[in-house]
Amino acid sequence: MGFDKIIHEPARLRIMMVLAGVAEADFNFLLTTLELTRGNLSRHVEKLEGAGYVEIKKVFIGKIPNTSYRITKDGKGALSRYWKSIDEVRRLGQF
Amino acid sequence: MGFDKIIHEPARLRIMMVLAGVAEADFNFLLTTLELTRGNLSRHVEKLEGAGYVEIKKVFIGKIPNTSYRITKDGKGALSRYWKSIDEVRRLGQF
DNA sequence: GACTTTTGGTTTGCAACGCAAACAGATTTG
DNA sequence: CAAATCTGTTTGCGTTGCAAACCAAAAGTC
Repeated sequence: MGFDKIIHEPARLRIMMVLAGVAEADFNFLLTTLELTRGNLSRHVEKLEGAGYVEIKKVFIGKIPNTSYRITKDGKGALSRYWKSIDEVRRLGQF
Repeated sequence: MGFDKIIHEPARLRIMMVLAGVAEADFNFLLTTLELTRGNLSRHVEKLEGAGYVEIKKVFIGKIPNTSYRITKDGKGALSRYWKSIDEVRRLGQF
């Protein structure tokens, strides 16, 4: 009935879609491709981690901290279920 | 970028999809087909009216009050734009 | 070597929101 | 005439998304 609230939020849906198509993406890549603010990206990605949909990996590249993300198996499953539920609602009408 | 927040809420999206496929629907019809609580249906439909997406018509059928709804032209436009924006995000996946 | 700026993020504050429960007003039933 | 039903609306509250503030380290700049 309801959609997965974690994924349904537009910013997070877009994060998930990008992560689904890529082995791994770092903070700045997501920041520039999705045009979010740093604060929002941080919080959304944290929420996705809390749900077990993405993994966060922090390393140093030289002296610079670098945070990168990858989608988990759970995340992929949830994302595909999400699209299924969207399709169901869409079939309610003729659009 | 973001979706139309009025429509993006699942309950409202489903209300819109039902109304899009029907000349007009009353409160109880929506209540039973969508399985919402009365309170939630009332509030969501009020919000859709506030956005100009739905018209509300109140009449008496005999002695019983009856509230019915129909989607407006604006509402249809917004709904179809909504699905377009969903499709755009979906295409982020299979490049 | 002391500033300012930039980089890479996290935390905080707040207004808006969705949800369930309470409420209201009229009607029917026992 | 009290209780239950019907048709909705309003209220209260916990959650959330967003922007702005913050922080720490690195890199320029003078």
